[in-house]
Amino acid sequence: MDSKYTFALRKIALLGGIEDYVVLSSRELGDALEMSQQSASKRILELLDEKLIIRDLGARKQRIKLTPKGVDELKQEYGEYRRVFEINDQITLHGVVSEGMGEGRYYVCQAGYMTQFEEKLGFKPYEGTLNIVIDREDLSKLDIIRSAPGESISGFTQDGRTFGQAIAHKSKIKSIDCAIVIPERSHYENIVEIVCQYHLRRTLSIGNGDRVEIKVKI
Amino acid sequence: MDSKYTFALRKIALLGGIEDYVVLSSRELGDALEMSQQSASKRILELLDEKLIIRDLGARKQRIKLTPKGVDELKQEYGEYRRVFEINDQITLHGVVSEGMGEGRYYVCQAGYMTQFEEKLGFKPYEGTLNIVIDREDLSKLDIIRSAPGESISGFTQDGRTFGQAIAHKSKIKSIDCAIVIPERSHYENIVEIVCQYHLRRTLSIGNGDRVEIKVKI
DNA sequence: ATTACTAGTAGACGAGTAA
DNA sequence: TTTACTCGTCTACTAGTAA
Repeated sequence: MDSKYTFALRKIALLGGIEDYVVLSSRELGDALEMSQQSASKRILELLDEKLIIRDLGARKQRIKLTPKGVDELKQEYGEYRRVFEINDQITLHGVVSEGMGEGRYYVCQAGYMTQFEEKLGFKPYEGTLNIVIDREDLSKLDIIRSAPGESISGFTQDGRTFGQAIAHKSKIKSIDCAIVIPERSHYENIVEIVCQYHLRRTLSIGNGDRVEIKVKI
Repeated sequence: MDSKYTFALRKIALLGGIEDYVVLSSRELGDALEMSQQSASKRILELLDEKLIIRDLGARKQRIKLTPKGVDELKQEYGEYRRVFEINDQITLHGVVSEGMGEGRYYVCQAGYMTQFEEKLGFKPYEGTLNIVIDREDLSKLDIIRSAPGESISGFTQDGRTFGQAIAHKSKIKSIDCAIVIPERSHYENIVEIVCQYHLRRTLSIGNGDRVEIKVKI
């Protein structure tokens, strides 16, 4: 993403363009970005072209609002800043153990994923996942984790079915090595799936509704 | 500040360039910024020219570190992101009342400041300030406040002495309207000066060592 | 007032290359 | 290998101006 795009997006966001449309003429944007009205107008057209903003072009003044894609772009940059200024290389997530729907188990058990987990995480996962519903106030931490590199797990196709790319982040739960797995294209899921060498419910004697703490390495 | 500079600065910061020198060739930076080695080399020279980074140019590989000015630049951007994603238009500072050194009183009492306070804050300040030592864990909130616009108080010269520019941020302390005043060029001061219509020590019955909470409007 | 086109120009970029 | 110069190209900008 070009830095000049995010620079303009940020100015629009500061004026409230995330929540709702903001009245913003090309001259005003030009002043904020220290460029001419003409260039600001062009920049707006580019942002529209990239689908980072949407516009309501009235007769007198245009109103601009960020698209979800535009907000995501800024969130990613925000995550980078948080990693620069806040992170001590570990983020602690809090949540509650929940019943999985068997989906996690199905995915993790695919040989195409298993071999990659073993190679990149250093352990062979137990054939199943632990589902944690992350506390509301820790959801923004997920954004930071998402913006961290982690261990990339490639997607593949098997029996005509596509298994998408995912990122595994090495973690610890009560001192036990594990990893949280986040599908590449997931959007604002408040559940994380944990893979671990052991059967965590048995090993830690935890069950649905129990509170747990996951320390994620950044 | 040009967005292309901060973009490069952020990449260097992510590699650890705030804490210490990082080994970073122009080719590596070019890859990170999606530009050629030549352009990245030029960008580094520009950053040096702007005194945003310093460099240790060894025979084999250069080592780069952000200057305090470079770090400030990023902090300001970080503050903008926090304002976009975190702020509900009020920041609460916690701290302890401390004995001022009479400086605050001297400054505030200058007619050049007084008239501006009255005009921009909507009250005529009591002739003195309340000094609060801000808690360690709230210092990063000061950075956000510094990055907020606030009410600009112009500097002036009187009797051959220069009184610098400052920013006043409207606040409340125990429901009483007041403002914190931050000198424009102050650097990481953990003390804020509060101006108020009333004598706060008397009105609130507070004295040195008492804990207080200041709600700063953003 | 607006937005945004065209045209001319300054500056950013990468290829080639020296040290 | 490095860094960073010169130089040609092309993009990105602003001024002028139309709608």
